[in-house]
Amino acid sequence: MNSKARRAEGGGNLKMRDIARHAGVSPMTVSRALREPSAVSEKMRRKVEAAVREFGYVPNRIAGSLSSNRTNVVGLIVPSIRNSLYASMIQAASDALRANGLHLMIGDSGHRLEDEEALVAAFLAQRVCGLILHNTVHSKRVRKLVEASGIPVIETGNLPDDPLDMAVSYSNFEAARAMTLHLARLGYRKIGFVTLPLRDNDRSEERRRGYFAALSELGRPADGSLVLEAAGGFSEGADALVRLVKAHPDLDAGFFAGEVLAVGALFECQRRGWAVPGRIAIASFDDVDLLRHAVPSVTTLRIPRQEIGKRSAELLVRRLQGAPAERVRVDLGFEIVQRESS
Amino acid sequence: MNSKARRAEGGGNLKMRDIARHAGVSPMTVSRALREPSAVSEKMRRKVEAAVREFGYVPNRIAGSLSSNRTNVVGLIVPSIRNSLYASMIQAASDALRANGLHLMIGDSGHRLEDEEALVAAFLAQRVCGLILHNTVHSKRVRKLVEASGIPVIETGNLPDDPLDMAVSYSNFEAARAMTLHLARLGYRKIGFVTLPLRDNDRSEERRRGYFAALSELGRPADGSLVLEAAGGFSEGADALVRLVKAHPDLDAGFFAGEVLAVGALFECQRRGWAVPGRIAIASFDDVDLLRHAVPSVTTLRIPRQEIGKRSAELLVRRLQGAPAERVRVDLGFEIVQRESS
DNA sequence: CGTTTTTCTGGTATCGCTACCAGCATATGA
DNA sequence: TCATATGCTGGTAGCGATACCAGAAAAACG
Repeated sequence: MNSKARRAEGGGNLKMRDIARHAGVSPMTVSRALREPSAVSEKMRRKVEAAVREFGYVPNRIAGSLSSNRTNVVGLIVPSIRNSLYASMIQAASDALRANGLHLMIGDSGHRLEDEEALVAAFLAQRVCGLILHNTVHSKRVRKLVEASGIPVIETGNLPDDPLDMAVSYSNFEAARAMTLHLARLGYRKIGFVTLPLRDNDRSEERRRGYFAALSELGRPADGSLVLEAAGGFSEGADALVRLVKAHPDLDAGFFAGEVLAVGALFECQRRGWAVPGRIAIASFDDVDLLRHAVPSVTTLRIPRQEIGKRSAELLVRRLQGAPAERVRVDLGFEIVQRESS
Repeated sequence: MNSKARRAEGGGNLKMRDIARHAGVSPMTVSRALREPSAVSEKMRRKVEAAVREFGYVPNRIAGSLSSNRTNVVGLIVPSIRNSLYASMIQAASDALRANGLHLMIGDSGHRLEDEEALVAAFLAQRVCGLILHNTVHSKRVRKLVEASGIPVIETGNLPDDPLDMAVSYSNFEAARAMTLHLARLGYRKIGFVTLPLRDNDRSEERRRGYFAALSELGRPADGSLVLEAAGGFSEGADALVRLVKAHPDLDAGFFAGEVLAVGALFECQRRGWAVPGRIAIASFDDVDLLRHAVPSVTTLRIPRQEIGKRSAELLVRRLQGAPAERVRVDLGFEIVQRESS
């Protein structure tokens, strides 16, 4: 049985007026009964509901959206779907949106501004009713498109200097600075920093700036050879640590800009028999379960990813419900989680 | 500046006929120039492109979809967005779809059939052009809705007995069975099994069946107390292992139905000083990076998650391009990855 | 050069729903 | 009692694109 045949037999392409006819009411009444039941009398509502159930009618939101000039889809663009970091943020956003009848369309920019641009254009073509961008650096065209669209936009992942609209995040700069100072306070004298790729990535840049700012506050020299850039894998973390230690035998702490890097380094220490934190302390970014349960458990920065997703969704929803379009900048902060590894 | 004011100034709500007027052509020519440039003369195309660029025109796909009765959105429902397992599958699907101009709408069923049902209905209302369901057990209404819709559907996560349409997966039963036999072949005599929650989850059920099938083939008794059900966290894995060992002091191997459980158990062994695999061997499901880099590295089953996402997307695309609607059942298999932990 | 074919362009009629307004009933008040 | 308010329902006119067909322009042919 091919697709056309199946469609013909099913209720898959019934229209509102078919339901209306079967229920003995007008299409408008069906429309209202489905969207705003309170605007319709008990009797009518029952007739409509019965017909809808009987035929398995599924309204056509494409038509509805065109007609009402509203959609219930929010676009979300993250640098990488694969990165589990974003997962808890996405889930929280998804939940909060769904509670308000909104759905999520997800795109993956692969950390490339051109891809972000293409996605924004595609999402605007789909007439998403809002956007969440996990990125605060955008191409000129993205800024223009988004502004022209007039839809509410959330930027997250960092606190932007020049927000498009609303921002919900924490400060990467302050977080990295705080952790570096924390390690110094614990007595570590030579702290290496392993950053994720810096290209087109404001979060990475900010973290590195924070690290250097802390060193400068501590009156320590800003030694560029203490900073290594690494792609985000376990081996890259392990490798970076080994290279840092080789270049600086007196290195006593490593601060990693991502949890995979940190755990990769930790595993490498286990392999080499370097005591953590005896020989070298390890600190990480982001509080994922893995870091809490690793042996030793890893000192890290707790970023409220879930809260970010939730608040982003809530702000969008409020705006869609008519809240005035004012620049909002929510700093959800961070927290240092001191554990065994430092 | 509020949202309405911004909209008014931008090109956000230009229509095709505005572009047509400015380009000095008919709306139909604009439509064609954008969708099928080869069907339009060089001169016209240039005029249209210039006008589109000048005004930053973004076509309205809602209108286009209604008119053409086609959308470019695929719905994807996973049990949990947060679970990073699905991430690589989602990413691969997303990439393959985008290469064909399709976008992904993602929903999260929370392992609940009722939520899956609500999402399927919502996605069908959005008139998605295809569905990918990471689940092969569905409510009656889902089956009816999907069949009536006539759109192509991929089921994945397991090989269904009675597929809705197409299936792309591997066999959980065979995988679990193979690993259990593998452990036995390595000489382990008492193998415990820690399963993820079984409720409404065909994958978990199948894995447990596979484990028991292997034991029976080996002529070993099916001891229910060797099987523990655990939610999927590091502590749950640790806890399950400890309980198993307490109940069966002669347990020499633990097979965990998820990588988080397995690593949680591994960490617990480190904490207690139990040699792995000396005191107890550990095996896991799914080949995530963590398992390869853990110390010791963990024996596991490699499930081709990425390939599953890619193939699913490709099958959908082919069907959308007019391939005949035949039941397709792709078994992408699995692979045992023997590592240090066993 | 006329005729046939091919290539391109534009008008018209939807697509399925909702906004808006008109109209009828019933309720409320003077 | 009539007048006004209120509650519900239905008709009509789009929303902004595309499908389809007709016709004009250009190309190809004998």
